[in-house]
Amino acid sequence: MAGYSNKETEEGVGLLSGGDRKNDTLVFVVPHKIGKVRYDILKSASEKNKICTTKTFSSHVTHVVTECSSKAQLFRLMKWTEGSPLYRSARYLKLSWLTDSIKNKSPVEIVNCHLLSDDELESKCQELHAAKEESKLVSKYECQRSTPLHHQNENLTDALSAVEEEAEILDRKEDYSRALAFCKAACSLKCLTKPVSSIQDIKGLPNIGDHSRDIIKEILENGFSREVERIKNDHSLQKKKMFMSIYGVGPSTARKWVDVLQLATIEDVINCPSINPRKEARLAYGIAFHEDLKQQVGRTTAMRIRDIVHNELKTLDGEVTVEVTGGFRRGKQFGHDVDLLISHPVEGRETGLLQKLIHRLNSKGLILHGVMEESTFSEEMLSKSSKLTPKGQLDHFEKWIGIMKFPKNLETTPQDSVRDRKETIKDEFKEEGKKRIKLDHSLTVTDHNHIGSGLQEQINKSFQKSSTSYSPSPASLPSSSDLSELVKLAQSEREWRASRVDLIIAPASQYAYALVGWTGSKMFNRSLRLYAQRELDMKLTSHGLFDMKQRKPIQASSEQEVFEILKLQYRNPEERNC
DNA sequence: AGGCTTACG
DNA sequence: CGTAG
DNA sequence: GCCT
Repeated sequence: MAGYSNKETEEGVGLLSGGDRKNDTLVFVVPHKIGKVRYDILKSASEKNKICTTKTFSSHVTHVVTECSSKAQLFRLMKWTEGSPLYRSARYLKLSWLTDSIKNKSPVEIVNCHLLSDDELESKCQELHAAKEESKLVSKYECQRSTPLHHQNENLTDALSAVEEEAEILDRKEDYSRALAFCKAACSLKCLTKPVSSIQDIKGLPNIGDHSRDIIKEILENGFSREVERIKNDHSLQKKKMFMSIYGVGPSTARKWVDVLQLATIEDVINCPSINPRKEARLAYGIAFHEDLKQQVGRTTAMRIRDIVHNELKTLDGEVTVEVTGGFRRGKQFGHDVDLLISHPVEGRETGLLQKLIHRLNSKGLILHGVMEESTFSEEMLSKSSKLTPKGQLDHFEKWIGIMKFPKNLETTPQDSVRDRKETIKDEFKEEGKKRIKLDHSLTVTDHNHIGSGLQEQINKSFQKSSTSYSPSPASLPSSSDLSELVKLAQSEREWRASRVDLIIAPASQYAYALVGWTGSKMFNRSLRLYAQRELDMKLTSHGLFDMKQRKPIQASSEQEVFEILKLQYRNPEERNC
């Protein structure tokens, strides 16, 4: 069989290119693997360019084009036998020869890429080889590859994400890891540059095993996966997912609300007597302001929020820097929160800035709720030869996670007058701010000012370090985080919109690591940290990198340097959307 | 058979 | 258990 | 669930 076509191929080329036989060209389009619609398109396109096609084979056929990958496969499908002289006169080509000829408006010269492979084994080997070559380009760790925000296989990654989300919500211990596995499988598809059209295309891809492959295979063949459809139709699961979109609600709470308390809507939660999130104010704010918080924040709004924060910081220190990180830095146009990384070029000058900033924003009436987080950073501190970081320092707050208030028209306000807009914000919120300051001093809560009491709590949280310390207004706290009071506030007429904001502060020495960490994505970070641990025996955090062998931290002054130290090719933020 | 990022509230 | 990337 |  191997010797069957080589000689003949050369004669055929000579015949076609030598004589003026263009009009004698008759192309047999093998119908197998080609839908009727597609065949009709090919036929009419061919006719326009005076290329004759046929659906039936005859001795007049000069070219046979097919989607089959090998001659052996074609002959088997057509139930031809190799020896018959009838079939030896024609050329056996891939469909690409016909489409190229249509583009060319005339039969094109036959080149290697048009040739049909001689035997099945060889063609299978080629496909395998090609698949392996591509899968070699897909590295084991997500941080070793470029993962764009938008990619070619969203239908498949959406399906895998659905299975991942289900695993996340199930309460068996192993499901957390199953969720991770499906997430990684999706990530492997996100970095492919072409849509997966055959199961061969995913051969050898890392992190795609039997289960993920079966889901992909089913979608390729049928357009949908039974497992994914089942998940989509699982109403209980959908309710849990909806509850998990509430700030402060995770899988465990969502399960309790749906499976035990039989709740279905936010209203159910608000009216449920057994839910009294007095203890955790965050949850009360999450429930009450869910309508605001579930609304996505636009990129321009994010930038304006940065400007507002930067403006406040400038009054404290002119050299301070503020950068939008998170998804926006990775190129996203919308996000569920705004992450701002604050720093100062001079090491040490950033200390205390975060509390001062919160205080200022608070007095401007821009803060609805928030919690300060400390940075202990003990492990690296201990091994940091103890001279740069005296342990007695009480002032090492690292981040503030909270909800801020901004004018509703922040998104649509024209770009030109930044100063005017800021003044407008100040004016709009000055009055409330005064009320709040008054509250701070009077230690009394007035009934009409619910915001004030919420802020009172915020101030308490921000400035008291001991949880058992004296609370200036004991009566205000329980009522202020009372859910129904917050719901009233959320449903009242108001000029502002609640938005989730994270404020992170990093000293210059940690800035590069903080920037990498807070740019994400989450998966990119997990991948980076796993890679550092497994491949380099190093521990990576948002504060730094620690060499476990040499027992010492490694400094870096830029993201590029972090990647260099980790022996990784640099990735732009836009390539970190794992 | 065991690991799966890491740390704070 | 929930939050952050 | 996927990898070592």
